[in-house]
Amino acid sequence: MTNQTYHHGDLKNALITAGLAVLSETGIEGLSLRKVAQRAGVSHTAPYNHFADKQALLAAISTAAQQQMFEMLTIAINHHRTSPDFLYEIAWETYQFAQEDPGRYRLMFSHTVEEEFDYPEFIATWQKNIMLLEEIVRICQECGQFADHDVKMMALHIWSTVHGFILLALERQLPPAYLEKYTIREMLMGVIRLLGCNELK
Amino acid sequence: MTNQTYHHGDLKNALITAGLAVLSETGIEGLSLRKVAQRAGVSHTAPYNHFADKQALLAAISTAAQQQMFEMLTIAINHHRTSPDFLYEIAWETYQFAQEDPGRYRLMFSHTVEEEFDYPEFIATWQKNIMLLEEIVRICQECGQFADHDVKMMALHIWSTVHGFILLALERQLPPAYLEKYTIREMLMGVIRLLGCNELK
DNA sequence: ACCTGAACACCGTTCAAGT
DNA sequence: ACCTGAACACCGTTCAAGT
Repeated sequence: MTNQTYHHGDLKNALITAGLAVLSETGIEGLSLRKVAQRAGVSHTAPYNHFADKQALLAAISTAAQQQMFEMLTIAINHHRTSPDFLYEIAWETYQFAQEDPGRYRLMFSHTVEEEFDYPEFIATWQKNIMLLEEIVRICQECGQFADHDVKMMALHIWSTVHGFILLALERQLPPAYLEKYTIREMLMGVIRLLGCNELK
Repeated sequence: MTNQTYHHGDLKNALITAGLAVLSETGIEGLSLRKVAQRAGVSHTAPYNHFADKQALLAAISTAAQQQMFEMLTIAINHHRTSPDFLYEIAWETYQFAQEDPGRYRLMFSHTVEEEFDYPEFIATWQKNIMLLEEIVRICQECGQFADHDVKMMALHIWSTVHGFILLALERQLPPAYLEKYTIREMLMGVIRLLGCNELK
């Protein structure tokens, strides 16, 4: 009885799913609590039974997005593990992940979730992705790349570069003169190639 | 007469100044048209005489922010031109610029200004900063750094890395384990040092 | 030409009320 | 325990009206 009258009994997850859909369609600015509630078929105050406020809902949506990124990266790492262009392939897959849903990528990294340490699942998923990032560095090192560098510092460097480039592309900060000269793919490839370029060339 | 009754006769610039103040105090989320108008001492509909909509006001505020960055970079370049740590010093000054007013930095690069090409002054100021970025690369090359690389590609690489790192720091994406091991300054220094590391070491 | 105030559709949040 | 609807303070935008 409870499960039928109370909207499939799992409104919390239904709201997260609805949130991801709204985020994808309208972007981060259009992601309102009321729209998410409507999409899930409940009144605009119903979410307050499962989330303390909009921040908490955003944290849950962001956690789901982080989980999707974790799955994408896990598959990409296994798929390209033995490739000579391993790092480039990972970066390209990450760019595509961001490109196919810019709002999702922005939410994950935009500090839209303030007080993130109040949300343990968010932190847990986030740390899983940091682990993956460090594993990426170690795989590079096993192939002789960046061999003599600190893993954390190298992870920070790679992550800064790839994340920075993706955001510049996403936020349309790449000048027309650059876009005429190179494709996005060439730019990302060039930027990656310049990473620790003594080892690569 | 007109100048006295009509609020110092330059409401447009007064709104931009007020906007920068509100942005600095409340961040990008708290930057509302009505708050800016109130801060400038006019009704909440007065801005519509000078800006088509909120987007146009944001574009003007963002242009002013870009101009501030241009001035900061111009001074920094002249000041550190002959330093052996030229690139690092520029990056550090840019980090400080972002840190002292995170909302301002976010607005400039957050694509909050959609349809940016509708705002010629915005584009003009933006391109001045791109020119400065390429000049930074050329100064490095004159000292023998990155000598055999394409200027645009090198500019893209440096900009991606510095911008990416600044955003990770600003949006609190740096894991606690990293913050315990290194200071922000050490991280930025390490990340810069890894740029084209064959030339630097 | 420039500014105001009422009005409208949206938003997040609270609270009393319902099952 | 979970959901609704009215209410409130905010928001961007439009428009008739004032100078």
